[in-house]
Parts: sequence; C-alpha cells; structure tokens
Amino acid sequence: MNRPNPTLLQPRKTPQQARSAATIEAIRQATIQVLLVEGVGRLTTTRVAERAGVSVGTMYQYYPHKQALLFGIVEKQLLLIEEAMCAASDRLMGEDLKTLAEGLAAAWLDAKTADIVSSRAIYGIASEFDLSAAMGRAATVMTELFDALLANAPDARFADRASVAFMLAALLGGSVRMVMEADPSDGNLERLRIELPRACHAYLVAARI
Amino acid sequence: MNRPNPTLLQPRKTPQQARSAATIEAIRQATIQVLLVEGVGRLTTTRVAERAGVSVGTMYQYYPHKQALLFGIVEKQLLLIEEAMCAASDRLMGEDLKTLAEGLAAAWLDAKTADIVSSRAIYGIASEFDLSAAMGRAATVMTELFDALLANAPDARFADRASVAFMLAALLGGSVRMVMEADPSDGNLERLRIELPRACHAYLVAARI
DNA sequence: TCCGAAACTGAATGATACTTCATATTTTGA
DNA sequence: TCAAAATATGAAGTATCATTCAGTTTCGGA
Repeated sequence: MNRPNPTLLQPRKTPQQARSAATIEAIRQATIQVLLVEGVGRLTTTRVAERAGVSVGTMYQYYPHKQALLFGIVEKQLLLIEEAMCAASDRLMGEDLKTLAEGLAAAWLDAKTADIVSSRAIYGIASEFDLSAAMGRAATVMTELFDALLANAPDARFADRASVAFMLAALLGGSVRMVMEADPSDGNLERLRIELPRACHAYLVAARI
Repeated sequence: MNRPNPTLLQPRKTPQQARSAATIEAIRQATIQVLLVEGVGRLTTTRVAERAGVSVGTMYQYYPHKQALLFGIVEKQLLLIEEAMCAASDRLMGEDLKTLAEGLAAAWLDAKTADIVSSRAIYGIASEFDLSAAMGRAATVMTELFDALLANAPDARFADRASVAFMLAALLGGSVRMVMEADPSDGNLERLRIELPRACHAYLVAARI
C-alpha cells in the first residue's frame, strides 16, 4: 500500500480473449461492491477476488498491485463526470445565468447520480492515497469550464469572475458530495434537484456587477 | 481494524497523575500529525507511539484499540464545531436573513479553520470506518439549528423551511469541506470568506416566499 | 484434432501491523 | 523513608494481507 509507481499504474497486460475482458469487468464490479459493503478498511485483494469469482493470481495478471485497482476505478469515474460536464458546457455556452445555473446543476446531479454506487465508493477511497491530486485536477478543470461559461453569458459581468467560478464549483461539488455521503435517500436527492439550481442561480445573480 | 465494540470506545483508564494526562495529549497530537504527514494508510500504532515519544504499550493503557484513538479525535472535533455553531445560533436568533447568512458563514469558517490541521485530518479518517453515523448526526443537528434560526427571522417566510435549512447546511458544509480537502491555501480560504456569505444570503433571499 | 498462447489457480512467502503482558520505572501519600 | 499504586516499556505472539510463481486449464487457429 505504499507509493504507487506511476509507470506501474497501467494494466499489466491487455485482454486478448473475451474471457479475460469479462474477468476484468467482474473484478472492477467486485471492488466497488466490497468497498460499499465492507468499507475501505476491509478491502483486500483476496476479498475482491473471491467476490469476483476468480483467484487472487488472476487479478494480479491485470493489475500490478492493489493501488492500480483503486486508481483504475477512480480514473474511470472522474473521466465520466468530466465528459458529462464538458458536454453540458458545450450545450450551455452563451446562455444566460438562469439557464446556466439550471443546466449545470442538473448536469452535475445527473452525472453523480447516474451511478450512485460507484460515486459513493469513490468518496470512500478518495482519502486513502494520493487521490487528492487527481480530484484537485478535476476541480480545476471544472472551474475553468465554469469560468468560460460565465465569460460568455450575455447577461452578466463579474468583478472577479475567477472567484465566482471557483465558488460555483465548490457549491456544486461540495453540497452534492455532502448529501451523497451522509444520506443519499430519494427524498434528499429530490431536495437537491429543487434547491441546488435555485441556489446557484441566486449566487450568480448576487455576484453579478 | 474491525467492528469497534461501542462499549470499548471509551478510554481504558482515566489519568490520575499529571504525567499521564500529558501522555494522552501527546498521543492525540501525534495521531493528528501522523495522519497529516503520512496519511491514513500509514497510520500505525507504532508510528503514533514513536511520534508521541512513548511506547506502544503506553498507548494501549488509555485506548483499547486503534479505532478508539481515531474515534476520540473525531468526537472531540465534532463537539467543538457543534459548540461553536450553537453559540452562533444563540447570538443570531431573531436576526434578519443578511445577518444570519453572514453570521453563519463566518462562524462555520471560523470553527473549521481554527484548527485546520485537525479538521483536515478528520476528513481523512471519515471514510475509514463508521464515522458516517457520527457525521450524519452532526449534520442533522446543524440542520435543526438552521431551521430554528430561519423560523425566527423577522424578514422571511419559506414555502418549505425544512428543505431550505437542509440546503443551507449542505452548501455551508460541502463547499468548505471541498476547499479544505482540495487546496486550503490562504488565497482559497480568503475567497470563501468573501463568497460564502454572499452565496448563503442570495440563496435564502431567493428561497423566501 | 492438436498445439501454442492466453488465462487461471491457490498454496507459499515475506512483510507489516495490532495487541498483550511480564517487567521496570516513577509518583504518591503516610 | 518506603511501600503501594500508577505509569511506562518493548519484545513476543498472533493475525492479516499483498504479492509471487510453478503448475493447470481453456481457447483459438491451423
């Protein structure tokens, strides 16, 4: 569980037969399951392999070590979120503040709740090792995306646009994370769906010159 | 590192001499230090004891197991935050929305940044074991506090006050956590100090009937 | 059908970590 | 001053876990 060598974070071998592709996916799923059911502390290679229905050795054919396993999952999830937000950004470029706020909140919630299970699992790993780097990078990307959207909004100018984009990212990311980690019941998610766009819009309007 | 028996989460023995009280505090500090410098994954009893300048055995005289050590820290920190927010609540009861928003944001930031080191450490442990329960409870307390404040604000009525209080807690807690975990630089905290009250106030005004 | 490559197996290895306890040291109070 | 209580020590016991690898099974193409 120590310093992951970056060059070793890639899969050890790439699958050639359909059989092994299925195995890899089974391991991925099993990792998420174990993470949710047992928690980070009890996520062991043996347990994951057992749940995936393969032997430990098989797992080590595709992942050089445990870290790579976790890293793979997080990376995939972050990529999905990033793609979703980029798409939303394209769609929303040039729109007014109200449309922006509603569109971004909806896109963010959609992306995060599309696979609640994986999302929650990731929050669990996040602190375990050097994910702060990956997540920090994702946050930066998001802030820049927002900054561009705000710059192109026809009905808005800001005294300090960078700070507003930063705060918007914090509000969106933070509140959703908090709810999903504490109690992601349907009721609470519904509340978020209603209140989050409103909160974002209100903030943007208040921050406008 | 398994299921902590609730009855065993209390210190094994209470200190009688000044000497042992100092030891306990040293262990507490050492735990936080190790947590920050080495990370959760490398937080071992030996390392903590070493950093505290005592032997492992000493540690086990006061804490029945490693979990109790972590739990003790988190509990204390949560208590501090809760106290600070209760005090703020007393001070702000009956004030208008603007004063509320500014007061709550400031109180929250003060509480969280009073001991940045401990606060960050806690986020690190949070997912390790069943802290979601403790943190969920803290969130509920906070929401109820906010709800009462909103009920007594002279210049506001809400269609769904409970949801507004819930959202306010999510916005406050989430955004601060996100910034502190990602990059708690002075610049970012300063941004929060300026933007967070504004965001809270804007949301409350927008949510008002 | 048959062979070489790919995939899989799981006991063994070695390292690390939590926890205990018999012993040593320090403090207190009479 | 001195014995009993409190506190501290750290090597040893026990457990768990990541990782390896020699051997077996399965697959795909000729």
